[in-house]
Amino acid sequence: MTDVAQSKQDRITRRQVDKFDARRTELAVATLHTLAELGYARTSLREIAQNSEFSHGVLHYYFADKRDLITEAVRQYEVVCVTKYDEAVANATTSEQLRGEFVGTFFDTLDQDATLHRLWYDLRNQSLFDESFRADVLEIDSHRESMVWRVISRYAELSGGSVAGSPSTVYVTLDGVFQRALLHHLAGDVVTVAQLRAELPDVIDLLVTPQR
Amino acid sequence: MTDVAQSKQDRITRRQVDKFDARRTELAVATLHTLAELGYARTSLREIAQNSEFSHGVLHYYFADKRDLITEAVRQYEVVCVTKYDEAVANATTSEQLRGEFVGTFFDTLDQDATLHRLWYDLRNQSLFDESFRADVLEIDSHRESMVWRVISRYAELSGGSVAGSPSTVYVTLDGVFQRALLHHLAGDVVTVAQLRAELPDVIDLLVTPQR
DNA sequence: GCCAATGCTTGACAGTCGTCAAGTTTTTCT
DNA sequence: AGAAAAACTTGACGACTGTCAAGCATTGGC
Repeated sequence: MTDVAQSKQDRITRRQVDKFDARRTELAVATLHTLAELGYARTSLREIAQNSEFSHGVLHYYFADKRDLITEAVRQYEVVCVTKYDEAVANATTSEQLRGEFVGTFFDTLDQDATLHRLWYDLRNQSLFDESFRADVLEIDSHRESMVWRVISRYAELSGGSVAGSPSTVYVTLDGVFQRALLHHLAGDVVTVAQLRAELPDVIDLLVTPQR
Repeated sequence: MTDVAQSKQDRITRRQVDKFDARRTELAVATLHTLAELGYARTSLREIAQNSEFSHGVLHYYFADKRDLITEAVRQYEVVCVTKYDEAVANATTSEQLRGEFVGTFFDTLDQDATLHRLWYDLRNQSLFDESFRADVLEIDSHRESMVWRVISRYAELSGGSVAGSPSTVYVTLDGVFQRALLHHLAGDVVTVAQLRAELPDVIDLLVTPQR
């Protein structure tokens, strides 16, 4: 085969692969929404297919099995979710501003992406039982940790203080607040959510000691 | 019916009720262990029955349906799990001792009751999707919060300081550490677990400011 | 020792699940 | 245009689910 023919073949193959991947992603997104709505325990392939424009059989054309499909959906979650606060970090010029924007974004996404977040926690927990999710979950979790660390270390920098705990401690604390807020938000308990919002600035300041 | 006969009838009824409740509890405990092993998503009634000495049909003799059974199992978890640290609080005479015993108990139960704890988190998450678990979950969560608060406020008392955050903040922080430790423990990552253990005293001190 | 009530087992039901093979439609290339 | 390949649908399979009715076993009061 000539080089020209080879490169043409490559282009064809490439296009096929791209198309294949595009549809895979499309179906993974449909899966993500179904999982967010029903939770892992009650999500079936037929239900996923109904949330897409295809029939249930197509899922086995693009994915080896259910695990493959859900794993791909989890990876899609990461794309959606892991850069939420970067804009706030980039824009902020004072520590108060950054803290305020962080709290705002925090409770915005709590409200708007509640079902997506509950899915994340569902899958993270699923990884406590099912080993095959663990690698992806740990990776996403570490990305979330980095995201939080970027915000808090920048906050410390702007306020002239230093962070009082390790990245791990900072992350689990703020993630714990988020988890709790999510639970009460979904339970319709607006009072508790408002309390958590009011307390969040204090929590942040707890994690950052003034001066050095 | 005479009073005597009435009271006799009562005794009989009482005994029947006690027996009924005893078996209900027994089956709820078997359910708890099955759930801890398999997780909510993969636990079936037949599997539960196999972990008891009875057949699967008996579950509908003692419980209205699967939800009723699992709800009862969740309540059993509370009985098992919510007084873990009270002994440490009662015995401690110095803040260092209390902190040390807390850390010890924390990682002991992480190791020994890992499957039970992952079940708790599984069910708490399930309540994000299934409303019927919410009331029980919120109740247990508040009991856990109180348990943690008893330890930390006593620690502040012994050390002559004061707690830096609300009960809610203190709880979500330590629960966050526990969740993370559980994930890495089940993933077999002893290094990370050891790091979390080494950091835990600092996290506690972060939550309690010295002097008043 | 008999009878009734309770406790428990067995087997079947209607439904859902993941999977896959066979067939149909659509796209792509020559 | 026609053939080949890719994309997608349909229907079926065996396995598994929660539920429950019918029947067997065991207990307790007389």
